[in-house]
Amino acid sequence: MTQAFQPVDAQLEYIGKGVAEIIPETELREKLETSRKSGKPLRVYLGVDPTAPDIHLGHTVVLRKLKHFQDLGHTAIFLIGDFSAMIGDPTGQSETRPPLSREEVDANSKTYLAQVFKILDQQKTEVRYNSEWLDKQSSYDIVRLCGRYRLARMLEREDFRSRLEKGQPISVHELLYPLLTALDAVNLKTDVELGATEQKFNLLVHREIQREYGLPGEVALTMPILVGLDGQRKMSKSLGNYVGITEPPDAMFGKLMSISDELMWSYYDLLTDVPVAELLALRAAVERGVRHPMEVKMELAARIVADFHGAKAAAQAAEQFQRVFRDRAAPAEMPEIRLFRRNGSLEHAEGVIGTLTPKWCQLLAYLRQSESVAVATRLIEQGGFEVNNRLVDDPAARFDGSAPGSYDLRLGKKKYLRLIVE
RNA sequence: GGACGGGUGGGUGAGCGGUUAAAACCAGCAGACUGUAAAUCUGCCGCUCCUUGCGGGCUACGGAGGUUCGAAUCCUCCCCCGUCCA
Repeated sequence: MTQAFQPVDAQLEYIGKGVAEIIPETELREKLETSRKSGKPLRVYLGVDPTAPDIHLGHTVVLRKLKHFQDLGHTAIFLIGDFSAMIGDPTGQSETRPPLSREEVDANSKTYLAQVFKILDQQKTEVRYNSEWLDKQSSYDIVRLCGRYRLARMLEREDFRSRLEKGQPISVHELLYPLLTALDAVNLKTDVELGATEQKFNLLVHREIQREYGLPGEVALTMPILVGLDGQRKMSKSLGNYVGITEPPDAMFGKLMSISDELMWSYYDLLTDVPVAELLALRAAVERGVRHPMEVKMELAARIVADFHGAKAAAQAAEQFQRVFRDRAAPAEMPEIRLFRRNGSLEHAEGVIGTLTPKWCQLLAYLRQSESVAVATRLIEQGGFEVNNRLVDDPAARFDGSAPGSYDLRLGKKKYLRLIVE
């Protein structure tokens, strides 16, 4: 049953890719050595609060690191902070945020797990919920827990200090967050905990509290924050600079192609398993002009798409991208919308249009292919609208739906669709 | 509880009685250019209707009233947010 672990140096190299900090590094080496000798895998965990219903590539950076440990034969524990999500992690928050309800948390947990297993091997992952033990803590337990940490230490953290200085409120329950989540580490008896760099404070508290409870104290491993598509700020849904992992292959591919050449290296580092040495060689080849940056970026995009949609979908997305953006041709397949003629009017799934010959701008809005008539009019006026490869730039132009037919439409540079009148 | 300051379009934020559908910036969209949905440049950017005209109508500056020929701009009340003092 004991499995053979790779030599420690090899493991460290694999684990070290893309990492921001390992605290303390020597301890990780020792743990790996002990584990290799005894044949006992390390217990490595990642705690995630299910605060939003879906995850994007930014979240996968740490997940991928957890997978690396899993690849090496260690035990990956995916901890869902269903209890702690109801408190709210003060990390990076400039203000107290509203706690989530039990229902929201449960719903989010479900969608999270489905998405997480696109990266982790479900068979080998230990999934836990921190309500398992946190629900059971008595007031007495909590008071004792609080006795093990000092206020001054707590206030050292940047979030709290700056809020305090600016006179912004800090709710007392926020102080409890790192302490309660420390109980996760205590209960799971973990050897390593992963987190983004902004989690460093929490991870260190966990390590200390573990020791207070007579455990060895875990190693904290942090991963850099993934920069968003804009190349400026951290990837986040609210900034709109993200790639969701449930997005369709084409959208994913296109979004990834829009990153700058420079940013692409960081994505290679954090979002793929390409070994460090290979990456350095690739980068050198691009710099010497041996490899074309666009080509290399397309490989990156294909790799990432393949992680979530499979190799075949990735290849198709790449082909589609070439076709539509490089060769400026219509895509091989486009979404179809069917219209039916009835009682001297056109109808479609969304409702009745009212005439057989609507203006294009209105038709597009009615079919919800455009936000509003005004937006569609603008698109047409600006030369972004083609019907069967012919430019239509008269905003008053009408669509003739009086006879059956098929029309290929281009809306701007990204959107294509086929209109079929039956 | 008291004293101030503030709530404007997707965001930040000007305007403080009329040519203000509301500056500027960001985001977004289109076109040009490009190896790319990068960068850059140009234009657009409330909704809607038609006979597409520097056309018509509607909605909009926290909410409700009021003053005025005319209000995002002045007044009253209400709601919300922030700061300071307790």
